[in-house]
Amino acid sequence: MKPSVVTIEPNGHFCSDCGVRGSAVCSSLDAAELREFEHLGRRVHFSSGETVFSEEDITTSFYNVLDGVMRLYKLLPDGRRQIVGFALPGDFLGMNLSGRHNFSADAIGAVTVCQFAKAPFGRFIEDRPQLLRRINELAIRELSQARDHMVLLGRRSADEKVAAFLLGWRERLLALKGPSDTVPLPMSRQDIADYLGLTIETVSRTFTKLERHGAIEIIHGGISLLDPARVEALAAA
Amino acid sequence: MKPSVVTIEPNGHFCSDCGVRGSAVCSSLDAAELREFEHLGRRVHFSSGETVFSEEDITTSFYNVLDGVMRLYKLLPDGRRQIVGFALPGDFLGMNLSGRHNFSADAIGAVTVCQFAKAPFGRFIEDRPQLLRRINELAIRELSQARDHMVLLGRRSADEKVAAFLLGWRERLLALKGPSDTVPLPMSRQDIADYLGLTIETVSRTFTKLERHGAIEIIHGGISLLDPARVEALAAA
DNA sequence: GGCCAAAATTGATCTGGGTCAATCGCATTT
DNA sequence: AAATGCGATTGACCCAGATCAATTTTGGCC
Repeated sequence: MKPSVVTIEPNGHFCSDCGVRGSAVCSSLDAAELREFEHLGRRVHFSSGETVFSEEDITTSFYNVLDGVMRLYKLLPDGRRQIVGFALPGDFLGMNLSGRHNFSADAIGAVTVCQFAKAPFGRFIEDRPQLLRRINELAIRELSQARDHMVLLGRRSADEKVAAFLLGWRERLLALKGPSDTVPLPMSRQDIADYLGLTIETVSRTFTKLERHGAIEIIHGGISLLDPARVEALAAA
Repeated sequence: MKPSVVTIEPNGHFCSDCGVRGSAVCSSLDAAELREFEHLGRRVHFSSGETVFSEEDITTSFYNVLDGVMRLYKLLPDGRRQIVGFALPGDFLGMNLSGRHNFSADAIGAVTVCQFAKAPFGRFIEDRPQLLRRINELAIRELSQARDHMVLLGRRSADEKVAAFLLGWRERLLALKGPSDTVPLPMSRQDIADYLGLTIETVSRTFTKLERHGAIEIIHGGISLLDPARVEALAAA
């Protein structure tokens, strides 16, 4: 998907009533700082499938996800793809040492981000260690998730991968949408396969198997967890 | 391997002539800060196979690797192991949000670390944003490595995994020991297998295959890269 | 040097998940 | 409502890498 026209809201928003105020990178700022911060970011909308940034791009901006879901992925030269994560509201993207994004990110469905130009954002952090500390926390949390995912990719069976994915995804949505056994899956089967190191066919077959066993029900745009305990047992935590 | 008696040097060292002074977390400190910092850490030695900390342990210390190699790993309840990384001199271990180490670490061969009690170290960081920034850099670098490793685990063949491992390991040693086509491999075949998401047999066979093709020579305690270009081609970067 | 245990290699066989190939089920478009 | 087209499902078959099973090599240690 090539980037197309995006909608930019010139400045009709306030950080103070932003949906991710409490959980995002900006949760470390007080009211006074927030008013200054407000001028650094601009809301940008992306529609389904649009690429927000690419692996080889030079980093000119950081992004704070406000709404929607993004897939973060790396490609091998021959086209094989590994999705390294899904970004949700509150996630902060763009930190790197090389000066280039080291993965690509595109929108799954409509996405709104808060975009910060790199230089001014860097200057703003400079004398605000609280913000740096918050960014560090987010990085450490991601690192922990990354290590968990390595275990999944390297050492789990297809059944375990799929079961762990469903539970993990539900867990992430819990913080955003509250508890529910109905788990929306906005990403495609191909996305799930590329996240789990499987093929689309294996994901599909595993879903069907879980449904036949009464553990889940496949519904439009997601699944329903009929027997969470059984799925947890399969995930073999 | 169970922890046994470790040797602690009461205080016969100086940060200023520490081997990792330039690359580790302490590279962000000036000479004055360094003298204060010196009192926070103590050198601790571990012998081959000893566990430095375990996954479920409550974090009471941070560690700066000074010498030697460590394996960092997570275990599944049934004993399957995934090595999430190897730590080398200059690496900083122990950061987490949960208050517990989320992986285990043990010594491969003799290891020396600089150990910091969590609370005093935290206090020392408090008013030194440079140090925090350095820690953040290290975390971001690790995150990038973690994502690369996810691609390897999820989307590469056994041959590609082994070839990429040999090149990646050589690359890491380059910064420490200078360039060389002789690559020491202090870790066991089992460690390599658990790092690459393979079995020990597959690692062994792949080494043998690479040797038969004249790409490498298996030597005592490591390999020699006879044909780096060919290995790079196999790694399919 | 000789003995023992652990690590590594090699071979034979098996299988989980990949590959290839239809088919199905929708949502759009005409 | 027929045509289109894409994502998802299902089936048949295959193969890379796992498993099982011997050796062989290496490294202490008396």
